[in-house]
Amino acid sequence: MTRPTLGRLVQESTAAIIASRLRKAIRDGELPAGAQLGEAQLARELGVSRGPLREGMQRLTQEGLVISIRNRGLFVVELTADDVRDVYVARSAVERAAAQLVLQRDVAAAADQLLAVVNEMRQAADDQRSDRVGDLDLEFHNVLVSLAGSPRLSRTHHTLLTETRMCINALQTTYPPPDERVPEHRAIAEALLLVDPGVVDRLIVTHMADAVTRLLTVVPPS
Amino acid sequence: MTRPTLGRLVQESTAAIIASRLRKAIRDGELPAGAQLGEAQLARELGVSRGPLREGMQRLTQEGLVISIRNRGLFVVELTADDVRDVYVARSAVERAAAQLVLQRDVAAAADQLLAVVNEMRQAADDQRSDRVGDLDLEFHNVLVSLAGSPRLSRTHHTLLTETRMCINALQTTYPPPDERVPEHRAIAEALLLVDPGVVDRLIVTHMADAVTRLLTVVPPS
DNA sequence: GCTCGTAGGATTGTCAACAATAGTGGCCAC
DNA sequence: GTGGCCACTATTGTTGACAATCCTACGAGC
Repeated sequence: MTRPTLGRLVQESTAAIIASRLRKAIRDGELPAGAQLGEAQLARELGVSRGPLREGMQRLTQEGLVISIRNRGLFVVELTADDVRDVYVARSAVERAAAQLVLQRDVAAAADQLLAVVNEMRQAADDQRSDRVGDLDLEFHNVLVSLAGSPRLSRTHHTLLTETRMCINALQTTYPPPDERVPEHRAIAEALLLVDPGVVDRLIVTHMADAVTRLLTVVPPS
Repeated sequence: MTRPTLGRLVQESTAAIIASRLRKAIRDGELPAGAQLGEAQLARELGVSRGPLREGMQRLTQEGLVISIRNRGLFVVELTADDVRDVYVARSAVERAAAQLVLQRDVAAAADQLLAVVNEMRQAADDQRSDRVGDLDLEFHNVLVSLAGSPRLSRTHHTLLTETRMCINALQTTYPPPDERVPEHRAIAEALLLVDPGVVDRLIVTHMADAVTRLLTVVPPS
């Protein structure tokens, strides 16, 4: 008998913890794109041996956040313009599907959670806290996909958000004005309440297309 | 200067090879669902040490094909009815997006490749080679997503096809008649030639829904 | 009879040493 | 001056051994 409230007590594997730490470091730009990751050094910094560290690295290479060249080393992936487009292609696929699933569930509760994020975003925008607006942007999409309740979509999406954040960091200098982004997200959240699949879908597609355009106007189109 | 024809010469990592081997073994049911994977034994069989083997395992756990319980061991994931549904939710997301991308590319060439697979499927069905029909079914969807040219969709899809195959293996006893499946795939391939996004999209959605229904009529609905 | 505590065995987690490989700089021949 | 050869160094790849943990079985105590 397992009570629903008491989740199973599992200690996640060391490799998972290491991967999680490094993922965060890559996401936040502490490990910049293209940087070589020396195993010995990273192992020292994390206080583990090279064995577990290499195991964690395998997870990141599987996700595509790190590329491994045999006998050369591990490097943080460098996202090209094509990669940026591809990230948003994949995000569109995942988030459109997630939104449709949300429409088949408790839409009202979902809209509540999303609007809460939007309101925080509004506040942050008013306070000129551009970086926090960015965090909440990602959080909005994270919540949206989580609400769909699909483990596989969530897992894929998690990696995609990490890559999205990498793009933003790389182009941090000029990022779009917050005042555009807040209403776009609010529109998506409110559209859910209409329970019209077509409207939600179109809004998401547009939202993604806009994001790519904004990101790539800075980068030379390859 | 790297010529397009001459791909970069890279030797893939040992962990990647091990993961690939095990993925195939899991896909084909040689390592049945729920089975514990003893590290020592597998390492012996593959002729490697436990280190590289564990690295390969991390990739599979990241993909969700294997679950790791600390100090207990690694187990091949057991797919529940909810998992089957989720696999097809994710496949729908990926393949619908892929199809839309294909429509923006060389549709004629794509349809050619897909129809070639369908014709082989027709032949196999006529020969009563049910297992080969199944292989070609997966091959069809693999080609479809490959043609989209999206690395991220392809990577996700690869895992999903492995899981699909696991489902089929688990329920191998009663699998749907080939004569239904061949025309369904042919319809999708031919719809591409119409260059009507709506038609293709609807066909894929239906195809996926049908597949789930077929798979779950055997399993007790949870 | 049931529970608790405890050895035994087996498996996983971690580590440090060894082997193999690629990059680097210098030297020599042409 | 250019190209080829060769040791040297640093890093990665692999291994076997050791430590920690869990499951099982068995016996003592209530």
